[in-house]
Amino acid sequence: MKSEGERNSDSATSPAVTIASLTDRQRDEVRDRPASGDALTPEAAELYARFFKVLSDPTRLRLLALLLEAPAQGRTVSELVAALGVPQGRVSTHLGCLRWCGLVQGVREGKYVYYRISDERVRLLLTIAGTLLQEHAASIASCGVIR
Amino acid sequence: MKSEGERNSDSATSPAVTIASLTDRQRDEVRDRPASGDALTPEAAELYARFFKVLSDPTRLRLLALLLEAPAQGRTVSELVAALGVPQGRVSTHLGCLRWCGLVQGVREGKYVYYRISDERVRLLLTIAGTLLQEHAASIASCGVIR
DNA sequence: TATATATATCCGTATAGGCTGATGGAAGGA
DNA sequence: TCCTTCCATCAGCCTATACGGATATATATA
Repeated sequence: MKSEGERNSDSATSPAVTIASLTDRQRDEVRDRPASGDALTPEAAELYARFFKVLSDPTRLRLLALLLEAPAQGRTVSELVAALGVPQGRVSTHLGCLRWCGLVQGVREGKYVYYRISDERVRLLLTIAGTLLQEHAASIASCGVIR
Repeated sequence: MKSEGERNSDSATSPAVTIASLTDRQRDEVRDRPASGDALTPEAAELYARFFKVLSDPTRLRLLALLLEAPAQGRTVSELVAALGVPQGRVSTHLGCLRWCGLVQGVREGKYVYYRISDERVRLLLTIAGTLLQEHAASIASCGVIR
């Protein structure tokens, strides 16, 4: 599936922000929702909500950002712990969440586990969110519904 | 401000799912993050988290989905209440959140308020999330970290 | 003005989910 | 084998936030 990944070993320099990471089939499937009445069933909405919940924690986002600029090999938990400066257990828990949900993958190498981004669409999502964010940063920072 | 909006008057028919909705300037700004060490400052991560929190509620997502396939004029609160079948106060609260955060806009027309999507990047985000979701739906549905 | 309808906001409750700290298990070195 | 290092998981606490229901505000109409 991925088929990319070496295109962009240093994420910060070569953008690679394109919709091309989606296949035509994937796009079609997403658009094959009931076109009127109920755009999203309650169940589908629940699933989408859970997906975005995974992305709505600062620690997980910092982990993703670190992994997005990590070498192709990935980063070990201890490297990530050192980079973030938060307790190790917390990092492991969040990495577990990201891995379970398919956003990162981790491979054991001796006594280390190397984590890396498993899908370039993560970068795309964060980039688009970033552009939206910039134009509404103050509002989002002060939204009373989500304290 | 937006300067877009008539580009895609009937949202449901013309997909317009392209990264083209981002200007070069917007892309550059997003990429101008520290390239190593700390990819995302804790403050930036907090902001990103808040943004995704807005997207991580089923009711708000159903509202967005309805508005994404609404006529250019938008939909009134009462129409949305009828479509969702949830209490009116709840719909108003969530619409207020989405409006405050810049994802939708609402204009009063007599005694009605018409809401519509204010930025096509919302569609893009949901589409990409949808493609990722499909491949990990079962995992995401059963992730223990986010119950 | 009085009333009806549309929308917004407030309040108390319940719970999802993040955090700390401790513990458990795996892998390598002495 | 013992010890150390690395990673995962558990338990209890605490806060953010979604919800239901009631109420307040705005607009139109009689």
